[in-house]
Amino acid sequence: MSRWQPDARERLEQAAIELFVEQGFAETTVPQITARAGLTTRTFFRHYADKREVLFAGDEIPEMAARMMAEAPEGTDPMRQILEGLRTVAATRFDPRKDEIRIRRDIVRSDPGLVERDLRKRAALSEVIRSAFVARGIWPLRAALLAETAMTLLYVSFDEWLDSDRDLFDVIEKTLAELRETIA
Amino acid sequence: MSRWQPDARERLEQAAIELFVEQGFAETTVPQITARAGLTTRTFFRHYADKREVLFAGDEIPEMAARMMAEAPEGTDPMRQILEGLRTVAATRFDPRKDEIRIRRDIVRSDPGLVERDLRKRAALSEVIRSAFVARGIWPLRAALLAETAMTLLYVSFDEWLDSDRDLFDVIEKTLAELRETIA
DNA sequence: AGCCGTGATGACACGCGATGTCATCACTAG
DNA sequence: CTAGTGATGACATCGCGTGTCATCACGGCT
Repeated sequence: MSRWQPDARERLEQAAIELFVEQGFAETTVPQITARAGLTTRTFFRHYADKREVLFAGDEIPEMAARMMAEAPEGTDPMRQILEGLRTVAATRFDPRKDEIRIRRDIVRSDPGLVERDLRKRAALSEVIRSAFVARGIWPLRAALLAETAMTLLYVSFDEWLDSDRDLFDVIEKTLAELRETIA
Repeated sequence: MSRWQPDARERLEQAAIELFVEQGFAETTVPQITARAGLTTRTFFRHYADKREVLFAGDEIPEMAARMMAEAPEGTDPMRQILEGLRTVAATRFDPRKDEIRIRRDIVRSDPGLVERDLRKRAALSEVIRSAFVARGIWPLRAALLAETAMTLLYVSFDEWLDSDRDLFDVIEKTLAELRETIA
């Protein structure tokens, strides 16, 4: 038998989310989380850089985006490439986890520090997309606009998606149509 | 004569920026700032909610945006309204302060926590614009897209502006033209 | 079987950010 | 002259985050 129970990270994450839902993020201390997970405070910070990170650690979307950006056939139309990426991400990372994402969203919205962390996540994804376009030969200004547009489409649609029962990509397509009309 | 020297906030802000430039944001402690300003730590947190806020306190742009959004003649074309707002903000809040803004930008870029705070500022401005459009009768989805587009134009142009010697609004107009072409 | 390196964890100390609370004192109104 | 106001100082306290060293299971090697 092991000296320690396995799955330390999973236990920490589950204990943290439970406590955040029960009593709020700010009111939950790291010692409370680690006590419920059967670990010590020091161990928490070995797994997560700070208290917020326990809610953001599992995010593989940037890596996924980087891979898809690199693997797309050369010469693919950039806007089409973005839409295909959004379609894949929406179908694999968002639609199947709607309930879990709703819980997470409610926690994040309740605390300004978590909102900030969420915005940084969005900025990081934008940067992944932007630099990937630059690497594919797209001019920097256009690459930045493509990345920002992708984020606008994703996050504007995200809110509407969470409060509806539609598929995320359907909302995204509607949002894009509206965006084209708005800017013209 | 006063018991305390006047302009506590100004002294705190100046001392803070000096120290951030000299030795970095993370390496500067609040007691160091207050010592240079001739005050105590407790007083710092009476003026600023947290250590980062000393760099963000003077921002009147959201109030300015809210006022301009409310005062625009009814029925103004939304995109034109955004461009006029950007033109005014660029000419009054950005172009005359380019050197100061460069210093601030370098400090902010050097620390993840400051980047996050900057992203929240951007999100707050977007929300001001969005809700103002909703109040003017624009549909929520379109209002959100208008606000996000304004932020995209402003911040994508912002970086290019800081590294050039052009006027910000000139860059914004070029960015908008590129955006229209990119999305079409 | 015995030894040893590795890696995760516990235990402890500590600095800094941030807040609550009360005292102090200049200024002002009356 | 007095009472109220408002900004600041002084002090205590809590929680986050980090550095450091000891501990101990595991797996590989001899």
